[in-house]
Amino acid sequence: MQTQTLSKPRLDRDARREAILDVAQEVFLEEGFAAASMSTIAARLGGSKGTLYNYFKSKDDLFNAYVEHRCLWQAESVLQKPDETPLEALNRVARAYLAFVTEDLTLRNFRLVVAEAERAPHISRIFYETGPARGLARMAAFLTDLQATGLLDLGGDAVGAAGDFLGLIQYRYFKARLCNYVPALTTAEIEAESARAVRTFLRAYGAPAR
Amino acid sequence: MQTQTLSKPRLDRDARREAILDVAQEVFLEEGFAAASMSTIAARLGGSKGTLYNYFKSKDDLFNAYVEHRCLWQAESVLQKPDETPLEALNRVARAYLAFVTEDLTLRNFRLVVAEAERAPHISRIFYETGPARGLARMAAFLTDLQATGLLDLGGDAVGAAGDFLGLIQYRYFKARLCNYVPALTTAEIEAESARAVRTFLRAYGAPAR
Amino acid sequence: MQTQTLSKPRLDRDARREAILDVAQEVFLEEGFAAASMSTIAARLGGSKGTLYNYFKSKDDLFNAYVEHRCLWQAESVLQKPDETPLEALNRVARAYLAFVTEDLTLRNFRLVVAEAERAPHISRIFYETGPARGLARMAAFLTDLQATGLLDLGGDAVGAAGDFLGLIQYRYFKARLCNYVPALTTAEIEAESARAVRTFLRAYGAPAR
Amino acid sequence: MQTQTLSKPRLDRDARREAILDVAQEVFLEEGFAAASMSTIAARLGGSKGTLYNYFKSKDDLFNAYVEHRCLWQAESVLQKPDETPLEALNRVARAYLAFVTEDLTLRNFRLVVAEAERAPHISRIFYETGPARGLARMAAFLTDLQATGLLDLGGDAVGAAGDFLGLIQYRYFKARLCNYVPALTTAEIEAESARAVRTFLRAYGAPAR
DNA sequence: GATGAATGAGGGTTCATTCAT
DNA sequence: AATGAATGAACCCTCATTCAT
Repeated sequence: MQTQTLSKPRLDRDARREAILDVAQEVFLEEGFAAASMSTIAARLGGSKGTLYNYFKSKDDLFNAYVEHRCLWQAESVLQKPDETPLEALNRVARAYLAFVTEDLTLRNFRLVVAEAERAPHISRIFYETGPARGLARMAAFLTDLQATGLLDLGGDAVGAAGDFLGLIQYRYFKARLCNYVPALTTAEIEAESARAVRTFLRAYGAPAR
Repeated sequence: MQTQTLSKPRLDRDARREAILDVAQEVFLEEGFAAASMSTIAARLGGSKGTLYNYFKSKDDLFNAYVEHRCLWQAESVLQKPDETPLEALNRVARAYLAFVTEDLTLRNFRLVVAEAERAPHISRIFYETGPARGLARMAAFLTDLQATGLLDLGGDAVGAAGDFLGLIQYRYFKARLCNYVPALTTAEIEAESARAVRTFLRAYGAPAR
Repeated sequence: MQTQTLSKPRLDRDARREAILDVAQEVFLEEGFAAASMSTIAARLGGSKGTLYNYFKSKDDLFNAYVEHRCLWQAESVLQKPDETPLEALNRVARAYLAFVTEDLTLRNFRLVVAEAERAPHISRIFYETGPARGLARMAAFLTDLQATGLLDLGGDAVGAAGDFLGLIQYRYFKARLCNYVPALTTAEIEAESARAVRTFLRAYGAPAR
Repeated sequence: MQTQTLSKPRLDRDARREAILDVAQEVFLEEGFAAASMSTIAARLGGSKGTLYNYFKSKDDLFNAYVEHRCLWQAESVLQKPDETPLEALNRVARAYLAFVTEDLTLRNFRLVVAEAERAPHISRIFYETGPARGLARMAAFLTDLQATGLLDLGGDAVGAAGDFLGLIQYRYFKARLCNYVPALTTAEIEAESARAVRTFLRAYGAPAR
C-alpha cells in the first residue's frame, strides 16, 4: 500500500520525464541542438518552461539525457538467426544493417550528435561506444559464428573482417544519405547493394571450397 | 594604368573578403553554424559588424560562401602516380585517402556541413557532390587505370569497386574520428590500416596471377 | 474562492498590459511609430524588453493594440441634450466637437495613425470607422432629431447636412492645429468659431420661420 | 565663355540635386521619414551615400529641402477664370479643389509632413503656410471677386466664407481618403460632391436674387 | 566632386534561466 | 510539483554618418 502510494507519483514523474524526452527528440532532430529552444519544447509539451527545468536542470542536461537514453544505436536485435543457411544469414544481416544505417531517424540522430562533437566530445563518444562500436563487436561475434559453419575464413582477425564487412555495406549510401544527396533507399536498392557487398566480402573472406 | 588605379581597392576588398572567410572558418568550425555569432566573427576580425555585412549580406550568405569556397573536399591531387609499381600506387593512394579523411580539418568541415543538412539541404548536397562524389569518381578512374596494368580485375564495375575500396579504407576510423572517439591517427596507424584495406581489397579484386 | 486565487495574477497581468499601453502611447505619440523604439518603451516602463515581448509579440502588435484599444475616437458622449433649446443644443454640440477635434491628444493620435496609413492601411481604416465615420453618423442622427423640433430642414439628406456641419465647424482650425500652426484653442476661440459655423449652417439649413 | 565654363558644373550640380530630391520624394512618400533610409535613396539614385552627403548634410537636411522645395501645396493655378458665368466658375473651382485635395500625391505629402509635426514643427508650419493658408487666402480673394458679380454676399468676412466653402467641399472625403477608407474619387464623385457643396454654400452665401 | 568601405550605436527579437506564487 | 512572468544578455541586422582615396 505504502509502495503503491509512493509509486504513483514516482511513475507520474517518470512518465513526464519520458514525455519531455519525446518532445525534446522531435525538436532536437528538427532544429539541431543550438537552434532548438526550451520554449519550443515547453510549448509542444503543453507545459511551462518552469516544469521543464524541474526535470532537467539545463538545456545541456536535457540534451545529454536525450542522447544517453534515446539516441542509442540499437543494434541489438540485428544479429539473430533462426534457421537459414549461413549465406542467407549473412545476406539478411547485411540488409538489416544497411536499412538501419540509412534510415531517417538514424541519420538525424547521427547528424545531431556529430554536430556537437566539437563542443560536447563526451556525448559523441558515448554515442560512438553504444552505437558503432557495439555494432562492430557484435558483427565480429556474428562472423566468428559464421566462420564455424565453414562459410568464412576470417584469418584470425574477426574485428578487422567485421569492419571490412560494414565498410563494404555502407560506403555507397551512408554519406550520400547523410548529406541528403539521395532519398531514402527502396527495398530493391537495399537488396541490391547489400548483395553486392556480400559478394565482395565473400571473395575476400570466403573459405576456399574445401 | 587605369587598371592599376582600380586594382588597388579591388585587391583590398578581395583580401578583406578572404580574411573574413578565414575568421568565419575558425568560428564556424569551433561553434557550428547556429552557435556561431556574427559579433564573434567581427570581433576576431578586428572590425565592426557593419563591415561584415558589407561583404556578406547575412549569416547564411557567409556560411554558403564558406562552404562553397573553402570547405570543398579537395580530392584533386590524390590520384596521380609518378613511377612506382601498381601495388605501391594503390598503397599510396589508400594512405593518402585515409590520412585526408581522418584529418582534423576534414572532419570538422564534415561535421559543420552535416549538422545543417536538415535545414540547409542544398549546402550539404553541394558538399557531397564536390567532395565524396568526386572522390569516388576519381578513385574509379584510378582503379580502371590500375586494371590496365593487370593488377586488378574490377569485374566491369569500376565505381562499385571504388566504393568498396573506399569503404574498406575508412570504416575503421572515420566514424570513430568523427565522434572524437580516437585521437588523430599516427603515421603508423595510417600505414597499418591502409595496408590492411589494400590486402582485403586485393583478395576481392586482385587479378588472378596470369 | 478559486476565482479569487486566479484573479490575482489575472489582474496583475491585465494591469501590466495597461501600463505598457500607457507607456506605448506616450512614446508612440512623441516619436511616431517608426521612430519609437521598444527599448525606450521598456526603459520607461522600468522593465525589460523581454517582458514587453511577453505581452505583445511584436512592435506591430503593440501598435495595433494601442490603436484599437486606446486611440479610438470616443465621440460617444457628444450628442446628448438635457433641457435646452434646439439652438442651444446645436451650439453646444458644435463647441464640443470643435474642442475635441482640436484637442492635443486627438491631433497626436490622428498624426500617428495617418502617418502609417500607407504601410498599415487596415489600421487607419479601423481608426476612420470608429472615429470620423461614427461621429458623422451620430451627427446625422442628432440633426434629424433637431429637424423634428422645426429648427432645421435637412432636405432629405441628413448625412450630407451632418458632413456640411462638421466641415463648417472644423475647417478653420483642424489642419492648422494638425500642422502646429496655431496653439491650442482658447474657450473664447472655440465659442466664436463654433458660433460662426452654426450661423452659416442655419443660413443653409435653417427651416424658414413658418 | 567664362560664364559657360562655370555654369556647366553649376548646372550639373543643380541637376544632381534635383535628381536626389526626386528620389527622396519617392522614398519618403513610400516609407515615411523615419523608415526611409539614406542607403535606399542612394541606391535608387545609382550613386553613393557619400555623394548624397555632399549635397545634403544630413537626412534631416534632405527632408527639409524636400518639404520646402517639393512638397508645397501648389494651389496657384486653381483660381483663374476665363469666360464663364460666376456660378460656373464657382463650380469649377470647387471641383478643382476637391480633386486636388483628394489626389494621391497630395495626401501622401500631407501624411508625410503631418507625421513629423511633433518632432519637426517648423516643417509642418512651413507646409501649412505655403499650402492651406495660401489656398484659403486665394479662395477669399476669388470669392471677393465673385461677390462683385452679384452672385454672393459674403457679409464682410471673405476669409470666413472661404473657410466655410473649403470646409463644405472637402469634409466628406478628405479624412476618409487620408485614412485610406475610400479609393481615389471618380470624376462623377467629384462632380456630385462639389456640386452639393456649392449648393449648400449658395444657400448660406448666395446674394438675394436682385 | 565622387566614391564606397568602415563604423558603432541602436534597431527588433529570442533565449536560457530564475523565482515568487 | 507546476506555473508563467520577469529578466537581461545576446542574437542578427540596419542605419546615418564619416573619411581616405
